[in-house]
Amino acid sequence: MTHIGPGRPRLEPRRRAGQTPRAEILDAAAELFTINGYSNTSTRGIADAVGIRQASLYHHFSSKDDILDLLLAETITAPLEFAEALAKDPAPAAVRLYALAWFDVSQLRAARWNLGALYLLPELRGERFAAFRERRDTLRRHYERLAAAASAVPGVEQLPFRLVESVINIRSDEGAAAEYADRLIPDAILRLLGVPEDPEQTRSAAMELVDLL
Amino acid sequence: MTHIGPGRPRLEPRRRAGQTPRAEILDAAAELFTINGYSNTSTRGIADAVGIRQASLYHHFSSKDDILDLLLAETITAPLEFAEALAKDPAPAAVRLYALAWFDVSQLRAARWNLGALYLLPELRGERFAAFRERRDTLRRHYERLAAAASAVPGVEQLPFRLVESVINIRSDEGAAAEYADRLIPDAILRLLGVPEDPEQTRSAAMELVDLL
DNA sequence: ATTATCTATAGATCTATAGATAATGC
DNA sequence: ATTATCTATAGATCTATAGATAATGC
Repeated sequence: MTHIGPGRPRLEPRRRAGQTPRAEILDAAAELFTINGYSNTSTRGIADAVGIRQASLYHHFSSKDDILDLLLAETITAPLEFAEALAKDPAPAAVRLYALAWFDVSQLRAARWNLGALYLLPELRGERFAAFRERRDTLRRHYERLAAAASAVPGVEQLPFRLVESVINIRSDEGAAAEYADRLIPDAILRLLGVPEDPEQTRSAAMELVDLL
Repeated sequence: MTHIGPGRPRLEPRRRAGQTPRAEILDAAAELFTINGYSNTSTRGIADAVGIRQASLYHHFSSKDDILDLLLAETITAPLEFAEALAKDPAPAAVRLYALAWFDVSQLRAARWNLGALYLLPELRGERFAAFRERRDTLRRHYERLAAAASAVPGVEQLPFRLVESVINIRSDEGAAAEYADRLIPDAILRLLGVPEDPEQTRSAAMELVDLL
């Protein structure tokens, strides 16, 4: 099962998900970062999980930071684009919020690795990750704007985003989050905000939006 | 401002909260662990923040793990004891859940350092911290039992605990959590569970319980 | 004698760079 | 010629231990 292509052959066979060495490295790093943490994962550990030598990583990435940054960017791009499309949609705020929560929860729940667990990493406070933090803040503000528009209850607009993120903690604590979370959490958001409309109607309108965008 | 007592004098003056060297070390470690993370905080960093030499830490703690374990134990003891007292109380489940959430949120919000941010540390997965994980799981089950008893909505019993924990993320992201979270989050839990009683009554009954226990 | 500190250091990492090597591609 | 790997290693950590030192307490 040796790979065909340019470059000196590896000493070990390929064993990782991913078509390219770059994708293999990202997959191994995602697994190790989410299980052991960023600081606790050495570049040697990543290389061992891929089946290459530690120094070979640096042909594909210029630093360990770079690997983390790419993984984080992958997780935030889709929900952020979805939120931006929703912002321009004429549907009621409660419907758009339901759609955003559904989209985000299902991604956080079903993603191959629980990369959301990296969001609280202290390493992200540095200047190096300012761009990522900015994008995540933007997503958070999308939630807050929709929640404030959908709710008559003052002050609760921060909580829908936090309920969505709780999928990360559930996966961390229990190893996985059940599929029914996709519906449970958006439903919970509607009740928490005190949205008076029939939840069944809001849900079906939101699912139409998800299919559309 | 030199300290009086046995032992060779320090080269640096005392500068930390805490009456004993042990308390000073715990305070410095709590600050650094919550800001930089556990792996990213070196024993040298802790010692520098206290104003002693790195090796002097080992007179008070036998390893870096020990320091973390003590800090974690401090955060979980009070809510766990409170939950155990509540478990024996005859008040309605919604009232007891409100009281537990209020107690826990106000501690998480107002504690000197945001030690809750350490709960997701990958280091805690090891055998070394099994006792801590066990105690936190017990607290989580207290929430789930009360929530299941208070709610007619199937499946939501996991969410009150997660909403309470969101105070940790709010503090991490925004630097602080507003005092009104103490009431906002327990109120949100009642709505989320679909508790039909008047929230004002549940709240005042819960606050009486808090004063009592 | 006991205590809390200090200095010095062993041994185990870890990241990143330098330069060699073994494939394919032109 | 280009690419992807390899070997070797510099330089910077980091945790924990050994043993000396300078106070107080008896």
